[in-house]
Amino acid sequence: MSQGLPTTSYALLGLLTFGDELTGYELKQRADSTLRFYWVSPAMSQVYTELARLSDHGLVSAEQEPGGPTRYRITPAGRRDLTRWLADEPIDFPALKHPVALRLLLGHLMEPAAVEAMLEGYLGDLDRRRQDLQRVHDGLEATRGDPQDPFRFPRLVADWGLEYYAGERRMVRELLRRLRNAAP
Amino acid sequence: MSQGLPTTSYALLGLLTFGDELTGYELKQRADSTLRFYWVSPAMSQVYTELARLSDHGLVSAEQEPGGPTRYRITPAGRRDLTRWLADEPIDFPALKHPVALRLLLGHLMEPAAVEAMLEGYLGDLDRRRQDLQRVHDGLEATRGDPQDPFRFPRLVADWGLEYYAGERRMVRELLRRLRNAAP
DNA sequence: ACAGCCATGTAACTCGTTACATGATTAC
DNA sequence: GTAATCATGTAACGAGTTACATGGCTGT
Repeated sequence: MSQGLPTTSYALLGLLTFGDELTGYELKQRADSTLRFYWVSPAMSQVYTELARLSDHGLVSAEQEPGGPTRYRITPAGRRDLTRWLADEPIDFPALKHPVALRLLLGHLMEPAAVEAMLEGYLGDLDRRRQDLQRVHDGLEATRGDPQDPFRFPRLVADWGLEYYAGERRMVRELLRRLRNAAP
Repeated sequence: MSQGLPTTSYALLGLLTFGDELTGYELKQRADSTLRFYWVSPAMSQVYTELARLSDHGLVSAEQEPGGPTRYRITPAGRRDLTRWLADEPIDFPALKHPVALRLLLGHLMEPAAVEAMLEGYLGDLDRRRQDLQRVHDGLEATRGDPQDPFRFPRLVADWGLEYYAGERRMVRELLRRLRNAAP
């Protein structure tokens, strides 16, 4: 980050590079269907705050159509800043906050059955999450093979996420197996 | 969280349940070798802040040995609160902040060579991270097979993390393959 | 008529970070 | 002697959240 806007700002700005102009509300929806899986889902209130800031910096333009909502579009300056950010900014290692792993670390303070129940609950959550992402992924399939395919990279990232969920599922099952083998 | 301390507080408290008493400094080291991989590495200053808060709540006791540093130990109340937290508190789905995936999502704004370089850089970072965790894991091997093995769960979590890094590595290699197949 | 979605924002607050400050002890 | 590690804290700030407030429009 160092000299500039927070990452979430650039992330939201990036969501405006897919050829359309969005309202704050729509931008939040797009964040919920993409950013959510690899970054964060900013709160509605933060989306508006960020849009105001991006607008102050001239990175997006706000077009108020009379009688309608305000639509935001990335400006040439915004595009310039974003590509510069992508090219120059150092990239942090991914940060994971994993409440299940954290609790498993403290498994000696839990009933064995509670540990198993927790992991099984997590399997269910994972499956729901995976389905959400699968739907997003399917929605990106439309443009596949297109010469100017705008969703090529989002689709790659979605594949990555799906693979991550699959791996997580395999490993949690393996952990359950190990716990059951050792318990009795 | 709802009614109580933030998760990081309980996480640090949890690190005091492995049978020893630690200084703030040592607690930070333990966090760096465990929490870092699944949760966060709180800053030194935050470790002291949390210890003060835990102490205020009577969840740890501070023992000041004259001429030496202050050592913190979990109290019975702390153990009670922590096990209650583990049993009752709802468990959030893991939150991932993945700067590499975020940038790949915006791959259409980068040079193809820059995208590949980014992923290769990430492979290197992953490998260094994996080695760090491997060393931590090896340090936990000592007590394997022990009847009262205190590190059984930390070892399971470390295995989980190592598997995650391995999966991530596989998938990034696959992404590089796909990018190269499509580029020319 | 009422629910649910679309649309926008402010205010208070929490978590956690960096910067700053200090000083003792240990290793080379 | 001087660098690294051990040890402890305060202060300022930033990022992001929840709670609150408001109001139109749409479907049943």
